[in-house]
Formats: sequence, structure tokens, C-alpha cells
Amino acid sequence: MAAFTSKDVARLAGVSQSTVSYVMTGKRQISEPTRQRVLAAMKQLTYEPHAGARALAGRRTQVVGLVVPFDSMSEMTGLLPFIETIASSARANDYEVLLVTADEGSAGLRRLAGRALCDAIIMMDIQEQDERVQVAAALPIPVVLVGMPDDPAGLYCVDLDFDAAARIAVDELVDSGHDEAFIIGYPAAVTDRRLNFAGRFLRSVRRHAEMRGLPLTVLEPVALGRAGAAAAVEHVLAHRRPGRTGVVVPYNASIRPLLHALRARAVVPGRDLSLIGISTDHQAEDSEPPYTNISEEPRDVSRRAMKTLLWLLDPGPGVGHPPVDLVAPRLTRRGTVMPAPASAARPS
Amino acid sequence: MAAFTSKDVARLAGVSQSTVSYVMTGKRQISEPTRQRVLAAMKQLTYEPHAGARALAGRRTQVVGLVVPFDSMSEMTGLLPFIETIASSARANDYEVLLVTADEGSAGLRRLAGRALCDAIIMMDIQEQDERVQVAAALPIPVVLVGMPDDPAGLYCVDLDFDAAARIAVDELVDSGHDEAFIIGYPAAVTDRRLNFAGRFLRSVRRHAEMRGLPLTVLEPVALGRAGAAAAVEHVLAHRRPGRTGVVVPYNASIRPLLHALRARAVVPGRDLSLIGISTDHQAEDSEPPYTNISEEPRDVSRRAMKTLLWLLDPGPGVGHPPVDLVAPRLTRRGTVMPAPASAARPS
DNA sequence: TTGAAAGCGTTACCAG
DNA sequence: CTGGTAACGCTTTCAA
Repeated sequence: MAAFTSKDVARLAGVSQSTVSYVMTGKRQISEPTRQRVLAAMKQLTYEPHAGARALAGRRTQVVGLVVPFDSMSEMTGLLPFIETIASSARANDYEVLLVTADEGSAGLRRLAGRALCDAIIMMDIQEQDERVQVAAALPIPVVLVGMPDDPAGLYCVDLDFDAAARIAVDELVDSGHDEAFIIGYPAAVTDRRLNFAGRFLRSVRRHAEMRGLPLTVLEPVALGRAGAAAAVEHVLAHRRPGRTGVVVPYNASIRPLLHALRARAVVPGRDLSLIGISTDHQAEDSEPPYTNISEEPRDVSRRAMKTLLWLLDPGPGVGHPPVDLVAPRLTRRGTVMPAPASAARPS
Repeated sequence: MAAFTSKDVARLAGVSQSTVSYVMTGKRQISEPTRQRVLAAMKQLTYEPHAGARALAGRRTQVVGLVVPFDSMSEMTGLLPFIETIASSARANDYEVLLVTADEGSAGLRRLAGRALCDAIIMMDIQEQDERVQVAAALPIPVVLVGMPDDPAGLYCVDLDFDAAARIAVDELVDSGHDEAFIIGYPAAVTDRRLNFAGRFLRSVRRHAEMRGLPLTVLEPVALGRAGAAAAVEHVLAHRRPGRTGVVVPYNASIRPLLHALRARAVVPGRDLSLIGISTDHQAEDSEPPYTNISEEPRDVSRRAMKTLLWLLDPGPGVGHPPVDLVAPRLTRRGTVMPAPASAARPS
């Protein structure tokens, strides 16, 4: 293994060091014969350019920083598809990924930028009022947010369109003739931290339910796990009014325990009440029973975040980029929403 | 935000650049007054050392490379605790984490080392015969494997002790008077890739079952998901002999669907047959129903891998490090194993 | 189309 | 205990 430098390559190829550099970066026309000789030399020496030296001289690290939330329950929240997708798109564009945990707060951001550890940052797990956003906005490198703080401070944001998700859920229930809906809200861990998506969803679902005249009850906070789910189900069963009841579960990790609690009470979603979850399609499909879901799109969101970031790093000639990029969720029916009775309005 | 260099700090503190460097690294005695002045200057300028320059001059990146498997189903396999724990321990020791996906194969390793992107590598998802292991062994930087290939080629390995896990499972069943055991084996995705832990567990479980005279049937491959689990349950119910039947599910992601399949057939683990899963305690506790498990210890394994790696980077004075470090799993009873009948041998 | 050489911001050796 | 200075390996002007 190596320890060969571009100087070695240059010597072997009989060219100057700068020519080697230009062959690698393509920033200069190099005659085909020379190019080939250089490439051959590189191959022969299994040459790899020294990343540090490159970063120093070229002011480019070819690294993106990824700030992820590693709290106790991120395991349940489907963080992995985000990381995975960003890692892949990064590599596809010749970037490495440096992982930073959110618990470092602003210090992590300052380190990433100050030490020139990366060329740009993707930051997840944004709170409504996030001190890090101001810091991020002041950094000398671009930052893309996955999530929408109250004040993006000029930063580009990519996320699922939770507003649309709420609308879709309400429409689906109203259009299939439901008389009432319960929202199984977020756990304290989410509401306490005022994570941005919770507020966005709840505001929107309230607004649309009112617009469409759907009586709404929001249960919150709802504890994660068996006990919380059981309590939520109790509440719904005890307080539901006569007629067709819809239950919407916007928080991914709450869906499975809720399904268990329903089963334990012999309540069958799709027959005794309706259930819509917000989760990945995979999770909805793979669950027991599969449930009608509004898709979280972690892969799509990550891909777009990465795309935005690459554009920021190299704006190119085209028109600008939208500062807020919301991915539209899709509804997939899997039988846990009771169909409209014959006489009701037809589904959208 | 900065763009301040150590030269700026030196000027402001009225010392030479090298003194600033020595204050940071502590590789030289600096008088307390000078030290304080330098530290003050650094704070005032919010100075951060340029990582690339540092790597170039000091031949140390303070980065560890982490090679993770991001295949289709890693989401199910509990990869996140590994990543999370490694990220935290790395930070606690002033290292950054660079994420590389396993699908890059040896090329990823060569890049990491060749470009001096990191000082050491942790590699997960090791196959029995893994071409990357040879490559890793030849790298000029230390590599720690999470998993045990057939030939570690001199590399340090850290992993769960699957041999002990198998022994514990067999002992638990035998000691509680079981007459037979079924192993719900690994899915094709695992067996095809010849992932190391599968072979280790199966060999060991066979050996110990024989030693203790427990009739054993291994079902493999077992498809993931509903269908595969249902088929496995069918098979067990159709072929079990009279008496007490134990079922061992070594693969994490298979446990949940299996529990569903059992419930669908109205078979109650702990009453109609016994079930032991290998999974994190969290998963076992949180499942429906909770099941008796042998603990995977992702956090412990990761922590030890990181410790080994730090030791390799700075061997220190003490005695050597064991080349193979296996974390002992624990059995936690949660009622899915039928207790020994009064007349049987007492549990261990 | 190519070369020479001046940095980039640290570290660490050699002096004092 | 501290300062000066030569690397470290690459990029990028300036020249040809």
C-alpha cells in the first residue's frame, strides 16, 4: 500500500506535478497521450491523492457533514433510511460523509465548518426554535435543513409536506363518510423538544378538519409503547360518538403498539373504526395488519436534500432552487379505512 | 466565522506559531502564563485548527472510518445502535466518524487508507470468506472487525459470542426438560452472503444440542416476513414430536413475524411451546408478547471495538490486547419458555 | 499544451 | 521554556 504522492506519479509519467493535478481535476485541457500516460502511472502506483493536502491547497474537502439525532428512540423512528440514502448519494457524487450527532448542538456545526472538515452540512431533527439554525446560517458553508424551523434564517429546507399529509388524512376520512376523528398525537419526547413536524402536522390537521367540518380530538402527549397505546385506545373507545370513527396516527413509532392495543380490545381497524398512519410504505405493508398509510418518504427527502446541497456547492447556470422543498406524501389504502357507505359522498 | 489561522493566534498572543501548536497538542511543556495567553487568544478568535493542514503535517486525521452494511434490510437488523455507539465513543475521544457503505467493498477501504481520510477503520458485516479482510490486513492503518471471518488475517475482532449464545439456548431448553428443539434459521439474504455469525451460531448449536442429547431440527433458509414465518410455524407444528418443544430464533428480524404467525395459529409461547430469541433486550421487552431472549449487545460490542481501535492507535505501556474479543450474551426470561415440570432437572 | 514555483495551515525538528 | 523553519502533498497562478 501506497504512500505515493503526485510527485511520484509525475516522475513516472514524465510530466510535471501540476499536469498530474490537472489530469485529476480536469480543470485544464490535457492532450490525450499525456493524459493516458498519467493515468497509467497512477494506476501502476495505485495512487490516491492525500485528502488533507487536497483540502488545504484546494479549499475543498469533498466531504459533507451529516448531523443526525441519536437520542434514545431514534431507532424506532426510521433514521436509517435517511443516513443510508444520503451516504449513497454522497458517494455517487464523490463526496464522503462525516457523521455528527445532534447532541453536540451548535458546537458540532462550528467544528465542522471551523476546522474545514466538510464543504457543506445536512442537518436533521430540527426544532421549531432551534438555536442551531442561527448558527448554521452564519457559517461560511452551505447548510441544508431536513425539517422546517419557524425561522429558516434563509437556509434551504427539505422535508415531507406534513401539511399535505394532514389534508390527505382529513380528506380521506371525510370523503368516506366519517363523523369524527381522533389524532393519536406525539409522545412527550417529541412535544417537549418542539420538533418542527409535530406542530406543522397538528396545526394543519386542525385547520383542515375545521374546514371540512370534521369533529376532531387530539390526544397528546401519547406515551410510547404498550401502556400509552392502551390508554389512547381506551380513550377513543370511551369518548367516541356514535357513527364512523377515524383514528390518525402521525407518529411512526406509535402505530405498532396502537395496532396491538386495538387487537387486544378486539377492535378491528377497517371494520370497527378507521385507521390511517403516517409511516414508510414498507412499514405499513409489513405490519400486522397492514394499514392504510400516508407515506413518509425518507429516501426521497434525503435525495432531494443532497441534490439541494450539491446545487449550493455548485450553483450552475440554471434558474434558482426553491428555498423550501416539500415532498408530497401519497396515500395507500390497505383496508384499515372503512369504505364510504353507499349513500355517502364518493371518495376523492 | 473564522478563517483565522494559528498564525493569527500566535500574533495576538505574542508568541510563535509553534508555541500555539504545542499548547494545543500538549507535546511540550508551556509555562502557565504563556499557555493562558494563547488559550485566551484562541477563544477570542474562536480559532479552530484546519483539519486538512493538521492531517498533512501531523499525519493524524483524528477520524475513524466506519464501514457499515446498508443493504435492503439493515433497517430491520438493528444497525443503528452500532453506529450510534461508535459515533459517541469516537467523539468522546476526539475522533470524527467517516461513514462508508459496505457495498463499496475493498475499494472503500483503499480509499480510506490511501487518501489518508482516517487513522483507523471499523468494519462491520463480515462474511466468512471476506475478500476485504485480506485487503484490510494489508492496509497501513489498523482495522477492527465487528464479526469473525474464518481467517482474521491477524486483525482484531470484536463480536457477540454466538457460540455462548447457542450454548445458553440449548442449556435453557434442556434444563427445563424440553424434548426437542427447532432452530428458525437465517434468511437466504444472510446465508447466501455467508455472514459469519450465522455459521458460528449454527455450528455451535448443533454441537451443543448433540452433547446434551437434544434432538434438533434446523429450518433454513427461512424467508423474512409473514409468509416465511407462517411456513416455519406450519413446519414446526406438523413435525414436532410429542412432548415439550423449544423454538430458537437466532435472527433478530425473524422474531416478530414469527410471533405473529404463532398468534395466528393460536399457539401461545410459554404454554404450547417454548421460544427463545436472540435480540436486543429492548426489542424483547417491547415485543408483543415480550419473549425470553439472549441478548445481542450492540452497544457493548461497539464500545469494545472502539476501545480496541483506540488501543491500536496508541498501544500504551500495558500488556497486549486480546486479538479476539467476544462479548458474553445474557439470557433474560420473559415467560416464553415453559418452566421445568416438577420432576425434571432443575434449571441452571 | 505544459512546467515551475508559490502558497495552503499545521507539526515537529533543530537551536537557543 | 520558547522561536525559527523545513517539511507535509496538493492546487493554482504565472510563464512559456
